[in-house]
Parts: sequence; structure tokens; C-alpha cells
Amino acid sequence: VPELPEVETTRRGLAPLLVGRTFRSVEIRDGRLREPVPTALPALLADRRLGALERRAKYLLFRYAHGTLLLHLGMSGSLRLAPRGEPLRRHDHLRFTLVGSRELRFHDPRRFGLCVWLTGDPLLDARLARLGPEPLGDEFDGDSLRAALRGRKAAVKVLLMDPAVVVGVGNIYASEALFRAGIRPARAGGSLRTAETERLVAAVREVLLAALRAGGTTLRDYVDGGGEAGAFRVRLRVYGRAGEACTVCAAPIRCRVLGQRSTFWCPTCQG
DNA sequence: CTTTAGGCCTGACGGC
DNA sequence: TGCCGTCAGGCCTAAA
Repeated sequence: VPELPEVETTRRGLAPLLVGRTFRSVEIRDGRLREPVPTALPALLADRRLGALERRAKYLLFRYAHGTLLLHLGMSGSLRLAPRGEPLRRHDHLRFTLVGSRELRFHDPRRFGLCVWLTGDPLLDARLARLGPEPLGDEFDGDSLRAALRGRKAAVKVLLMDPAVVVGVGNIYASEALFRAGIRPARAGGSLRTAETERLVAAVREVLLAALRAGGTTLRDYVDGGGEAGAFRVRLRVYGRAGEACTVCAAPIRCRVLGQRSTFWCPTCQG
């Protein structure tokens, strides 16, 4: 389940191998993603040098002089550099062949991913224009989070996953951050006191940075640009651990659905 | 405005 | 063994 650490791990792994280089050919094997992959993509990328590989929220931006390839991993997507001769797997939907012996493959069993072409300033695209602050950036702090939550009655966990509040935090890291901050997920967002929003900001940063250092979390599908699974799963404190003992107090971890998502927390450590 | 529900899609899993 | 219902979830859209 790619969240910010997984997308950023992918970006960091691929950027040194792709930036400044050219895709010799692009093959759309199955363009039925969240939106249809533009059939003009091979022509658009032919003989063009990749200027930069950036990330905004969970989107990857392949920057070219004449436009931007916007790519999202959805919930089961991965991007991997494979040796050219390696047999294609089921769900290898896109192939970007480099000059040389390797090719970039977009693999996505559930096809919730996205791959579209943007011209002009990509940050003005509707998908990116209304996004909130990056969780690891300076604009995300206790004051801005408190302002974003003010008056909101929805559960703080649901709001943490709202990209207008802060980007990059999905279902796994939302539960993990609230555990680290000692805040109960069902609390109304607007009920958090100043000290709590400060703690939550710090906890979001800590868990995302720790996951980044471990190369992300692999539950099932995720692999980084080199095909490696993320190692953070063993460090998850509450996610997926319903009924197991809390690592701090040994109370059984609880689970309930909030905002149609499974939510995990420790009943004694959190509130 | 905020909040909630549904749809997209496949694979894994449990029950019968 | 095989079929079927359920679950998983990022993100968008529509409706309340």
C-alpha cells in the first residue's frame, strides 16, 4: 500500500538511473488504469530527455521540457527497473525501455494507479492544486494542523488521511502516528488541544521518516525501484495487530472501522 | 461548507 | 475441489 515513504523510496531509487536519460520506446500493454493511459504517450516521450523526477504527495512527476508524466501507484502499483530480457509478469501494464539493458515497468494488479500526460504547470492540475502541505515540509506544523482541524467533527484519523489537511498519510501511517502521539483515532479533529496537535505533527514526521529509513512498508504488493520489499512492516506498532499485545503496555490492540477504513489503536496508551 | 457513501479492481481467504 | 461472498484500500465523484 504505497504511502509517502513508499513513493519517496521509489523516487529516490529511480532518479539517479533515469534523470537525464531517454526512453527508447514506451509500450502500453494495458492502459485501463484509473483513467485511460493516453495512447499518445509513446510518441510524446520518444527521444526526450527526462529533466527531473519529483514527488508531490503520493504522485510522481516525470518532468520533461515539453510536459510532465504524472504517475500514481494507487494501492497496488509499483515501478521497477528490470533487466530487458526478464519475462513479463501478469499486470506489468507499462514498459518504458531505456537505451541500454534495462526497462522501467509499471506493475499494478488492482489498476487503481494513474499515468497521464500534463502540459503547462503540473501543480495547477486539479489533482495537485488543492493538496495540503507536505508532512516533512516546513508548512506542516502544530499551528497549521490546528487551523486545519478547527471546528471539524470528523474523527482525527479520518482527517489525517484527508489530502487537504496533510498529504502522504494513508491508512497505515495514520494509525501509527496516532499511536505514537497517544491520541485516540475517533476523537473529533476539532477537539485536539494545542499540545496534542504539536505531538501529532511530530509523530507523523517520526513515523514517516522511520519508514523512509527502512525503505517503506510492504504488506503484499509494494516493491521499490530495484524490486526490494520495504522493511518497516515489522516495526508497525498497531496496524494489522488487532488482538495482539501492545508493545508498550501489553493491552490488546483494538480495531474498528472509521471512515470506511480499518483503524487500529491501543485503548490504554491512546487517551 | 462538511461529511458520508459508493465505485473502481484483483487476489487472498474463509466457509460450505 | 470449487464456488462464492467478503475484505483490502487511494482517490475521485456524488449525494446528504
